[in-house]
Amino acid sequence: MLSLKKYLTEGLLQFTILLSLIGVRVDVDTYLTSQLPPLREIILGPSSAYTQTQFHNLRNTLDGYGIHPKSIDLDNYFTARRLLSQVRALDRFQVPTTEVNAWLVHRDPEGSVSGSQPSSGLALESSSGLQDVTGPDNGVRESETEQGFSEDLEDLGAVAPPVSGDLTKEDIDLIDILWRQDIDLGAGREIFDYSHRQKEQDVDKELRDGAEQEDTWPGEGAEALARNLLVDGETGESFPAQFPADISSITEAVPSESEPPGLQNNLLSPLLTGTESPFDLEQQWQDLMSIMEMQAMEVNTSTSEILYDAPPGDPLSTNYSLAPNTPINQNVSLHQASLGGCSQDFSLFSPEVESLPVAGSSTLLPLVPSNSTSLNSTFGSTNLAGLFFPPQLNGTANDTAGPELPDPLGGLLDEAMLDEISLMDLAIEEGFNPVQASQLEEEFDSDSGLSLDSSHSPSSLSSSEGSSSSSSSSSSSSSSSSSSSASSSASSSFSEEGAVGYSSDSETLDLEEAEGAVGYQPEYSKFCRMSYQDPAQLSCLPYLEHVGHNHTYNMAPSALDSADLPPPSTLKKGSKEKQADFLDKQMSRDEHRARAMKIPFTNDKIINLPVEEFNELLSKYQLSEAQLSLIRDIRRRGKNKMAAQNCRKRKLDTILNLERDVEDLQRDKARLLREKVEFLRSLRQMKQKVQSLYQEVFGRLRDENGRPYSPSQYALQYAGDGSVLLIPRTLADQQARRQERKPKDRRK
DNA sequence: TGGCGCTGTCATTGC
DNA sequence: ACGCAATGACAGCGC
Repeated sequence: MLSLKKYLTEGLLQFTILLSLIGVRVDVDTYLTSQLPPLREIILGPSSAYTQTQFHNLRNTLDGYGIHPKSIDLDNYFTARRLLSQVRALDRFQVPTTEVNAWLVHRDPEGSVSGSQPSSGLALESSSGLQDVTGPDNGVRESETEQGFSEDLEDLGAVAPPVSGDLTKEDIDLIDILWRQDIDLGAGREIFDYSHRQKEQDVDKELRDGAEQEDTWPGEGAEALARNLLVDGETGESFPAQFPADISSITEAVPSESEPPGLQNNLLSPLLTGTESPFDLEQQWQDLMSIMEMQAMEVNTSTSEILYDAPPGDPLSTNYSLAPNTPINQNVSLHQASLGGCSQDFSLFSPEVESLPVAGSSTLLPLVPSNSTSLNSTFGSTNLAGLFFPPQLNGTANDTAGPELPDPLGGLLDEAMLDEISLMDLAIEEGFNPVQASQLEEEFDSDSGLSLDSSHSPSSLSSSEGSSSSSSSSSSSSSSSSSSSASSSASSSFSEEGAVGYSSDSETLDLEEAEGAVGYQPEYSKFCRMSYQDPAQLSCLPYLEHVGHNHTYNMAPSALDSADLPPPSTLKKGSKEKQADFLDKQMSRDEHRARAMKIPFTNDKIINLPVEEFNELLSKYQLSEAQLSLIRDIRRRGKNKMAAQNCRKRKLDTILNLERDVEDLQRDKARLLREKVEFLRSLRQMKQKVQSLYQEVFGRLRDENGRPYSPSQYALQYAGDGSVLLIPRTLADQQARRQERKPKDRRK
């Protein structure tokens, strides 16, 4: 599998680079995200939100039972990853989105961009997060969020002071990406850290020697704390203590993701000065055009059965100002309706005309040369018979038309207008209230999307979380606002996590292990951690920030006696002993039971080891029946605890996804309504123009005596072959009725 | 003091 | 048969 991954990665990269060099755009992400999930998983590793982290493998690695194969050939892997990132950058460069920022940041050798663009990290995230509105495609969304997340870290890395003299920033970024993927494969960052591995070996050795359990609690993070350093749970890097503050300040400076995407784009992307990307505008215009075409088709099949003409002061015209130039309008043209042959071929009053069937109407008064395709091209090639029928046929007065001249588009528009307006009314009745209407009007100007009360929208990873706390792929719900509280608590959580629950004795401060902790981290543990396996999947919910529980029932009675907990600030400054005491106080009940029963291995191993190794471990020790029973209970409870956390997280994700779907649907609804309004506006303009043209043409017609035709007696008719005929109203009336029946018969 | 939310735990079910 | 994930239900706890 691994060799296949490497092979595919390198081969695909080389091929992709070649294609890129010759100008072929290769969308790697497309293959990595949606089209070929297996390939994507081969390259990127499983990233499903619900993918169970294989702690078995993790344990295998950490316990020295095996070494993750990826640690063997890191250079080649880094090279491959670098190439992949470059290819991605090439791909992104063609897209005028905020991702260009990331490309610039990534390319900047000096890393000086970050200071002036503190929001670029979230800009990346938002650029991918915009996909959230596209539908419930969790797979794509997940991967994109993941991608944005990783790039977020890249930017943060650009901000961060150099932490390693050997590795370049790019390598560090690659390590980040690699490690995040390895999390899914069951490996921790520790495998890349020689010192940590050394520590692991030491710890393991101590365990086998029957060392004191206290020795197993302090971890790398504790030492880092002692050095007044903070360890990034993601990267394993140590930062000066003030660094997280910078991060938090950055994240606080970044607008919340709950804000409308357009606004965020404005704020975050200096390249996108418009309120909406050109693609969106074009997309909306295409939508409108398609709707227009569909409506035109419907109109063509309909007849002049209803001659509704909206009064001048109708809500549509008053609420929504007409667009000055509607392309639809510009296409409407009767200029080629030449009158040249009109006077020559007039045989209007011949009896043949009266008796001619409608189908033969093309022989009547061909006003337009047959090669004229203006009307055909405008309205399609369908018959518009009845288009020029006077409104009197239906007994409806035309307010906008002259007293004599008919409404040429009455029959064309009325049905559609009624339909659309009724839809509008329905929409309004269904909750499209005036407030929304005003929003809709604003969108006509800004087109920045409806603000759908996203204040309660699902939250997501904050950038600070990504830089310091979270450990693996982001969840599908990580799409909106960031939580500032998480950033504030991220630093302190290092010293606290891992102290309780089923944390390993050897990776006390390892965040992964700490995820299983039950804890005392009001912010992180309650809001940012839901799953033992994948804490980053849990959204930090800003609207849950008022919840700050402190479940001290996990503490042993002795710990409960000293109820006053040291604040995190004191923890940072505290000595190892104090931390040990504090960690000791936070042990779960099972931890205390295990200690009381002198279980010779950690609860973490009890819970997370695979069955075979678990049984093997049990067989290594001479354990009493009570001890065995307790161990099995601990294992059962621990697994169930994780399962419960996953279950609850899944529930929450489902709810959040549903919420997001509702918002998307509301957005779509608003967009459709907007398009309908635009469509009606265009229809109205088109109607007015055709009507004026009709009046102009009809007014210029003269009979043999040079007198104008009476609109009450004659009407213009647009024949199927493109010609315009002048026919008597009686004939037009019959024809209209005949046309009226046809669609009804079809419906039957 | 009751309600509420979070969390751990148990029992059960299905794979 | 066994292990385990998933889940409903319940209790404990803090707010």
